[in-house]
Amino acid sequence: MDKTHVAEILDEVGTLLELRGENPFKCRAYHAAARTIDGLPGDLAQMLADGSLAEVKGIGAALTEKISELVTTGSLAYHRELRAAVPDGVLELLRVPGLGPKKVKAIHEHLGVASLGDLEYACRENRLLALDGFGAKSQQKILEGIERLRRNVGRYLSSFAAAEARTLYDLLRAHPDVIRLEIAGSVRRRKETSKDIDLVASAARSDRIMSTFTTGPGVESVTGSGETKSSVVLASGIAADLRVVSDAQFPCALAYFTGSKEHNVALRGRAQRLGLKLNEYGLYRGEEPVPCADEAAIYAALGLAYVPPELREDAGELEAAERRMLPELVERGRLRGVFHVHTRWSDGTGEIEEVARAAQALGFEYLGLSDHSQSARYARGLSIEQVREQWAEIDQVNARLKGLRILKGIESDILKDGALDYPDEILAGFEFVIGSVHSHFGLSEAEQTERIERALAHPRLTMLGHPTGRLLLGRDGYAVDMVRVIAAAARHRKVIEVNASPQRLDLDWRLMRRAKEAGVNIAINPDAHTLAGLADVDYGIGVARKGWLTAADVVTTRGLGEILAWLGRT
DNA sequence: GCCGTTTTCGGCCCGACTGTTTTCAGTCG
Repeated sequence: MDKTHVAEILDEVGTLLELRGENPFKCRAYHAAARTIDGLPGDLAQMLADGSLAEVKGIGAALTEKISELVTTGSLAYHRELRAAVPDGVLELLRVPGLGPKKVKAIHEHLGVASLGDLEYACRENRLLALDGFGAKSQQKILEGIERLRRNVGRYLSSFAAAEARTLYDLLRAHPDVIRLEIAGSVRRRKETSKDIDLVASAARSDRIMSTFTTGPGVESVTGSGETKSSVVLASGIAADLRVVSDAQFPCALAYFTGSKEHNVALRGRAQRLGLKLNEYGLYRGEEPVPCADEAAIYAALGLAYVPPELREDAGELEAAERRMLPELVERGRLRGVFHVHTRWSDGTGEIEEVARAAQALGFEYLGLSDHSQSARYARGLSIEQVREQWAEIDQVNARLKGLRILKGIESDILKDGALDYPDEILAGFEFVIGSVHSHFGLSEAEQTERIERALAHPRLTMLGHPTGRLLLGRDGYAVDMVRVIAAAARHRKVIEVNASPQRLDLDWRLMRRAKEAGVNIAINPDAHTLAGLADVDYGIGVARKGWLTAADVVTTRGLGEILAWLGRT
C-alpha cells in the first residue's frame, strides 16, 4: 500500500475517533501522522524494515504498528472496526459548515440522521430544535450549508480564487481607512486550489472598512460580521473573510492568516520554546509585546530566516530557516522562454506568428511550439505531412522575427506500449519532443509506470508532459508510481514539466523536491491553447516556488543559447 | 495518540465568532 493511501486511512481514523468523542489529542496525533506519512521522502516498507520510521517525529510505537499492518496487509483492523460503527453518510455530514464532530455525533445519535438527505429532512421537520445546543438559527444555517454543498464542491482553482481575491483587494485598497492590506491564506501560499479567500487589513478603526466589504459588489450574503472579522459569500459561491487589525498587529495577523495552520502550530511551538507567545495580534515575552514591523521581523525574533508564504506548509521550512538553508525561490522574471504551446495547427486558437509575438510581449526569447501528434485525433493531431508543412511555416516566421526564436517541437502521445507517435526519422526533425499520456488511463499502476519509463528511455524524448494527467477538481491522475518515473527521468537525463495550466499544475509541487533531489530539471510550461494562456506560467511559478525550486532547477530560466546547446543544436 | 535539559505523567496553540446560553461549548482557521 502506498503512502498516500496509508495517510488517507490514518486521517480517517482521526476523524472517526473525533466522531466517537475520543481524546482530541489522540485524534490530532492521527491527523498529524497522516500528514507526516504523506510528506515522507523515503519508501515506507523500507523505513519499516530498517526501523527508521519509528525515529520520525510524531510516529510512536502504536502508529508504527498500525502503519506496518497497513503496509503489509493493505488494511487496518482498527480502521475497519471504527468504520463499521459509522455509516458513510455520517462522515459526509462533517462537510456542512458549522458542523464539527461533536454536533454530528449529537445529530446522529439522538436523531438517527445518517446522511445529508436525512439531515435536510430533519431540519425541515424542525427536529434539530429538540437538541441541546441547537436552535432555529443553526437549523437554518445547516440547511443553507447543505444547499451550498450541493451547488459546488467547495474548492476553487487557484486561478479563480486569486482573481476573486484581487477584486476584493482592489475594492479595499481604495478605502481611505486602510493602512496596510494583503491577500492571505492559501491564495498567498499559492496552493493549487483554495476553499476561501482571506484578506488582512490594518486600520485605526474597522467599522467603515467592514461595511465596504460586506456591502461590496459581488457579495451575495454576509455570514458573519464583527469588529475584527467579517465573512461573506460571493455570488460566484466562494467565501471570503476579512480581518481588520491595528497597524502594529498587522504583521502577526498577516502571518497568522497566511497559515498554513500546520506552519502556524509549528511556529507557535517554537515561540513557546523560546519563552515567547505568538498569536494573531503579536509576539509577546510575558505581557510585553515584542515589536515586529513586518513578517520578516517575526521570523527574525524566532531565530529564523524569512520564510516565503509558498513554503509555509510545515514541510521542513522552519528547520531550513533556522539553518539559513532556505532556497532562493524561482521568480517569474527569471523565465526566458516557454515550451508546450499549441497553435491552430492542432487544438490551439492562435496562428504561429501571433503566438510568437504574444510570447515576445511577455519577455520570452524562445517559444517551443508543440502541437498534438497524429494519434491525438480528438485534438487534430498532426500527420507527418502536416508536420513538414508546419516546419516550413516556422522557418518562414523565424526569418521574420527579431529577438524571439520559435523552436520546432511536438507533444507526442505516449502510445499504450510506451512508444512515441512518429517514426524516429520524423522525431529527429524536431528540436524537442514532449511525451504525454492522453489515452489508456485505466492501465494498472505497474503498466502505466512501465509505459512512461519506456517513453523516457527514448533518445528523442526531451521532456515528460503533465506526468499524472490529473485535472484539478475534475479527475484524479492515472495510477502511476511517480517515484519510479522521477528516477527514470533522472537516469535518462530527461526534464519533467510542470504543466502550468491552472487545471493541471502537474507535476504536483509535493513531488518537486524529490525531482530536484534526484537531479531532474523542471520546465515550467503553459500548455497554452490561446494567446492569453501563455501567461499561465505565473501559476506554474507559484507551484514551483511551493516545490522549493530555484532558478537553477528550472530549465526555462536558461537563455536561448544554453537551451539550443542543451537540445543538441547550435 | 506523542513526547521529554521540568522525562514515564501530564501536557499537547490559541483566540474570535456564533448561537445558545445566563456563563459557555462548538467550530473555525
